[in-house]
Amino acid sequence: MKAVVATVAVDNTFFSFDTDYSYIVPNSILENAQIGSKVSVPFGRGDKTRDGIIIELVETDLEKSNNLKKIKSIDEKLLDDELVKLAVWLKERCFCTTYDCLKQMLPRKYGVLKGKSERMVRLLVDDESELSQVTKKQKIVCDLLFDIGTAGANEICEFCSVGISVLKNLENNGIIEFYSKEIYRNPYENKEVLDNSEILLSEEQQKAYLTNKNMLGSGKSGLLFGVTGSGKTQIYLKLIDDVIENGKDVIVLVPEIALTPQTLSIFHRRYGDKVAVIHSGLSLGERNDEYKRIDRGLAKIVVGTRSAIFAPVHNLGLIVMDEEQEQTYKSERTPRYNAKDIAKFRARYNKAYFLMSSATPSIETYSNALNGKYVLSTVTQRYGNAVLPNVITVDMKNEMKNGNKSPISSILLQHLTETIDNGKQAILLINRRGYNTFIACNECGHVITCPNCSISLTYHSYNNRLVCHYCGYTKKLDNICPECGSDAVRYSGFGTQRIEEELQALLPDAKILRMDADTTTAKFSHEKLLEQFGNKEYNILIGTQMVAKGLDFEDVTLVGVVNADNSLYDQNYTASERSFDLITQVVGRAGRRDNSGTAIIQTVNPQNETIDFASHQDYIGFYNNEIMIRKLMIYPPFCDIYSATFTGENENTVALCSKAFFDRLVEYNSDEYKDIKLVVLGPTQAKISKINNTYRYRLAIKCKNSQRIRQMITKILKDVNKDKVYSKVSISISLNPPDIS
DNA sequence: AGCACGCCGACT
DNA sequence: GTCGGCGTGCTC
Repeated sequence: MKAVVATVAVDNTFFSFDTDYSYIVPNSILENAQIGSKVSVPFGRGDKTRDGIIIELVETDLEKSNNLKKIKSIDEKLLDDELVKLAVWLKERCFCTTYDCLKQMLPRKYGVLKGKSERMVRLLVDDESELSQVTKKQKIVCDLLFDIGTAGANEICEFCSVGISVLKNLENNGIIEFYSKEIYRNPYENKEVLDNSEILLSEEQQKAYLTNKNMLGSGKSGLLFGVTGSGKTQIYLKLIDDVIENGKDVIVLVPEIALTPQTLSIFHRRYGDKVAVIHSGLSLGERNDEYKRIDRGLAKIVVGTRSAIFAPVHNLGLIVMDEEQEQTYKSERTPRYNAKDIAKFRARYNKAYFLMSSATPSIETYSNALNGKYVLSTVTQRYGNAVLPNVITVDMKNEMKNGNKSPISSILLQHLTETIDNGKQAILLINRRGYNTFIACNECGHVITCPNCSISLTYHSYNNRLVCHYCGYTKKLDNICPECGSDAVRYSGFGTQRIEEELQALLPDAKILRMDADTTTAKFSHEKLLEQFGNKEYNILIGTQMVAKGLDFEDVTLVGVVNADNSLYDQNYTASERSFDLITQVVGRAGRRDNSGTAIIQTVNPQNETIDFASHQDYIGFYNNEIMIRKLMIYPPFCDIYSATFTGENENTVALCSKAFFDRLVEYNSDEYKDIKLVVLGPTQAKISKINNTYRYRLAIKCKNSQRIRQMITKILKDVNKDKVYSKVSISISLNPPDIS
């Protein structure tokens, strides 16, 4: 007699005991049992019912299977075979359970959304007089809301030092209401007018287009490298047209949905309701709807952030990854996957084509393109009449010598004045939010840090409080040093708020819009602020990284980097790459159309090679320089780095755990896994050694990534997991993380 | 991680 | 004699 046995990935297992669990498929449900079907199975001693997904089906002899348990019940098939295979493949690389991986792909109630969408609060009353019988704490909350309109529930609690119950009482009394944040809405939903215009390509674009068109159906990967404004989008739109015409589906990945409203609108105008948008800010219902439309083949083009790479398209033809160098394509939570690797898997599996696009590719990607692993296509000319901006590097040390203590150099001020006088607009990039970024005692030198994190607090003038940007801790400002009691507390470092204030004093008539994490979560949404800037309601936009990427405003002719040095001093192997990217991008914002623009880069280190290459928009120069350094220092792409992060509330246990991991590593590497070549760095305290009262230790392994080294790491993890002493320490492993020094 | 099983001390 | 403390080991 024969029996059908299913391998099931079971929910809620732990990494240390997640193996293939086999169950007998009873005859009654045999015809519904498929790979990807959701099942209920008995699990553990008590045979408690758990969810699972069938990942394999085999026929065996009845005798061989008589010690197995039976599947209790079966639900519909939730996943294509492709995605099930992908989950199994991913599990082997991410040091997590198979079900953790499958969860990424399930849209329904099992979805990825776990309290991720921000709960927002708004007032239901118009006037303060309507607040007769509120308590003291409720009043504080209402005052804030009258001031700023809306805010996140958590933000309010932090700001006002109240508990969530205060908000709930206000809700019960009909004074406020909760709603979920609308991060995105389709502005073309009800418009049928589509943009069907033929895309006209320049000779150079056409060449790049044809190179990539030849790769459709190859299962391979390519890089489209083109300077800012060279029209990379038109090239891949044309490719998408071809793929859609062939009846295949497309996934377009963007780094962050809120930062790409313009890209999104292009897709909506061109493809109408054939577009589905997926990102982590969708509500459960919205996400469900989009998944259904994709599953039923109504949506042929999926545009979205990292998680959209798991979209359940059935007939994948093309994956486009815009701004491939962005770190947002790497997940920082379990499973720690890189969307790029998933894209390669899906392209290979479906004989689709994976195209990465960038003006400043990551060193690794460009290196792969040069050595033939990726197909390289290049566009060097800016589209239309656009010209590269004139770049001026300002030595801030000279400014200081000349008596200018302001963070705005005289040259920048002069250009700002001219820009406004000419009716044009300017964008200024500042890397830090807040007012002052550094508060120290002049008497004893004590730096005021967060009690929960090893991070210095930032002063925010808005609420007159010191804020920790890591855990959200806030503290009322008092000018007394907590260490020595002196009142000689000194504030230094320029954040966005401070720059805004300085600038307003220098240019009293200018209308300045500040955009950073503080202004975009509360007052108005990101999109709205950008819309206002686009409508020329403001002269100057100042902000953090979020102003640097992807924006395209016709009248912006001046761009300034207020402090180009901040990110350059970060001792980490990707720091130059990221600085180059940021500066190049922001410089590219000036003069995208026929206005010739100016970019001003302020630095205390004008000789810095990265700034120099970026100011000339010289990617190749930068690449040649950087790849040499990587080779010399043995960093990716010349090796892989596995990093293990140990976290827990007891510092000593965390340290011991990292040591235990290290000892096992050395032991295995000198015995069973002798053949693996590796160099271990650490373990040491992580650079930010404490966040939110959790201590962090780190260990890095320079190696060549292989199945064998993953097996060794798996074994070590299981060993350390078994030791109950370390039960409160969690270990996470990631491959080539960007924050390794 | 749960959860059952079991081996030992305290108790109506 | 039985109840329940938590230490130990397994999860198809």
